[in-house]
Amino acid sequence: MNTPKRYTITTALPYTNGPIHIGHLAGVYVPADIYARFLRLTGNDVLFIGGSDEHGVPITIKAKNEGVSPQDIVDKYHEIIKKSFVDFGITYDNYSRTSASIHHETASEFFKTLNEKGEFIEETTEQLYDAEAKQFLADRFVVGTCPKCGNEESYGDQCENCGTSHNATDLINPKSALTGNVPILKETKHWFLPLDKHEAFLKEWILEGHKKDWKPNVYGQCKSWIDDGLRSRAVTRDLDWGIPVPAEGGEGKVLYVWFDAPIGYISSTKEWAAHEGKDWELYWKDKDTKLVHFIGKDNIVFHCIIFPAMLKAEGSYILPENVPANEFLNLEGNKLSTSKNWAVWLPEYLIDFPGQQDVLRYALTANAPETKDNDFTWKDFQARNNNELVAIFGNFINRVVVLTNKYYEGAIPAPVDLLQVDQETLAAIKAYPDVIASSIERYRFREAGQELMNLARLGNKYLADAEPWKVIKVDEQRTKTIMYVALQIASALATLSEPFLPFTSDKLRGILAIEKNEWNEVTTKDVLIPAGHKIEKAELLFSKIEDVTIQAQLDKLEASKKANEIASAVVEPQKSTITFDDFTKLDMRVGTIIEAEKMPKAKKLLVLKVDTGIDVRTIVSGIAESFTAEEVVGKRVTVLVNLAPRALRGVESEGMILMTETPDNKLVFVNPDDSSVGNGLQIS
RNA sequence: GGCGAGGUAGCUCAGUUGGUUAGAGCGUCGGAUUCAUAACCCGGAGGUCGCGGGAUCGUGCCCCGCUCUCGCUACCA
Repeated sequence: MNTPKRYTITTALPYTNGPIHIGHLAGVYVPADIYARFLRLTGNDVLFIGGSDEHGVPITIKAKNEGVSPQDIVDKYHEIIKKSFVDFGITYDNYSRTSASIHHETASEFFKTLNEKGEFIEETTEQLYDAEAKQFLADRFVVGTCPKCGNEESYGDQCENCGTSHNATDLINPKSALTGNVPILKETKHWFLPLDKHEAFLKEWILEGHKKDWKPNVYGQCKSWIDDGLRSRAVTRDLDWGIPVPAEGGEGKVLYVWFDAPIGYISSTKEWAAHEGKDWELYWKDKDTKLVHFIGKDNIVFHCIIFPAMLKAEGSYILPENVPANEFLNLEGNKLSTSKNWAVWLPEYLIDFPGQQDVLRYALTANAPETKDNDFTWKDFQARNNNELVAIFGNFINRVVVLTNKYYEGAIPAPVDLLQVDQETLAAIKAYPDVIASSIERYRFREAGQELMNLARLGNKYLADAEPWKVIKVDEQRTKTIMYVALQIASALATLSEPFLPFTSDKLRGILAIEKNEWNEVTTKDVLIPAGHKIEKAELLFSKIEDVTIQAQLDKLEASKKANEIASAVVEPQKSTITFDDFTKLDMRVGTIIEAEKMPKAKKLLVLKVDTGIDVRTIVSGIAESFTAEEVVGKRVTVLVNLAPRALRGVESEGMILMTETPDNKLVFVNPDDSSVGNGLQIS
């Protein structure tokens, strides 16, 4: 594309089952916002779109657990998330939600269009249905007799005993695992999007068309999927929370979340257009519009393969020009985890660091996971603030403003005679907009942020070399020129920092008492802040963050770590009572592992030869991630010997080794520690 | 196991189509300075570019093997 007439920028829709944390911000929202702000400053027509993803099974489960409706859950988190975006200066033109009626209509229409065009494959199959639970049963929710070996406890998709896979409907005497009822056969129709049909197009579009401009991680993922062969994906589900399937036979079915969610970008655009009196189609259907999706790496396949295939199938839409997916951010060496509360939540950050949104934005940009997973540490956060924002940026501004007030009572002095160094410095300022723009346009926000900081460095160096505080004593005229030049740098910073540090940019413009400039005016205008203009008193842009503050955050994390240990140390409640007869059915013996080897082509499985005292038998065990084959040989173990054999990857496993698992996921053998206990002795 | 991405200075990362002494920021050490939030400015030290082969006149960059980290995927009665 040459010069786009307008931009449509989307950000991954956050899932409304919790607040958002620094990982979301670093990976998606801050880079997208920098991009959007930059484009606006360069005079582009930009539409920056987001919204909450409110459908899907996890929300219904959470609702059930909390005894509220799914709508209650999504209402709660939608508001929290939306507020976080506002608080952190993410400048959406519209932030919508997938439970909005406009979205239901849009997604419905989209589905209908594809359906009418024959872009789906409909498949009606008879599936097992639990009349009491009023739902179709997924494979794992059906047990019955294996048609092949007669095992009575086979699952719907696979028999544990003989290892063959089959369909749930093949089972003899099927039972619902939910209610124990005999399920009935009921016809159910589902719609599939045949991705294989779009394979040729995807190959050409991505593998040939975007080899150069897409990030390696994104391109590689796509190539992997395409080379692997694309298959049909179901776009409907037998569920009741979501968008009803608008087609004959669609009763009791909804659109699968990944189908409806990306359409949310379009719905959000429509909502905005209606509100603003604009034409939404220009932003999605005009070939001069540049569409960019900001996402995390977990979303690559949806935004690069599936959604484009949907748009292409529909026929009237443009395709994304780029999908700059980021990798993941870790926190203090560990993965971010909502369930383990290992995160820095945005609402909490603002309580602990009020008014310091820019510090987090900056730290996350400087350490963004652009090419690989990165680690966020509070120490790094402190260093970014104290050594860069305070020491370089804030300090430069403070020096200039303080001196201007001191020497000239806040009035910008007129330059007298521009020496070579002054001219060079003014010329250097003019180069920055292009340099930073070039980084941003290539989605290298980390680099862009560093370039911005270099402009502040230029300012500090200029002052250090020119030494106005010395010159003032001997040459007042020269001092005026120096301060004039320094003030031009400060003004340039006010404009160029806006995408990265919007709150600071505002504050700085307040101090300098100047209006917003356009990005390119830093290059085109010779005077950014004119002589005679009066500025305000000095005010610190950033403040130092002390060690105690950082320690408090580390303590907070340590506390959630402890809380996790306690939570995982909570003993599971006792299971329902069994009879002595039940117990005596279990035949457990002391045994010794005498041989062990790794199961080929499996990551977790070891094939063990165990002396049970009765015999030497083969047991396949999923312990390969905790133990090597070598270290396990000779281990005393407890074996459940009369467990029905089961084939694992083609190897018959005759029994089970008793294990327990520590909170940090390490497996431990349950075994008698008295060496006089011989193999074959019974556990009773 | 399959696939993808990464492994470059103490830390976080750049290194364009292979071409002279591998770069930046932070940290560290030393110097200079005092307008400024003990900040700024200058200089130094610090790297067998994950490991082992190979192709090349020449490779951090190309090919093969191995290894570690992350993700997707299969397998943990």
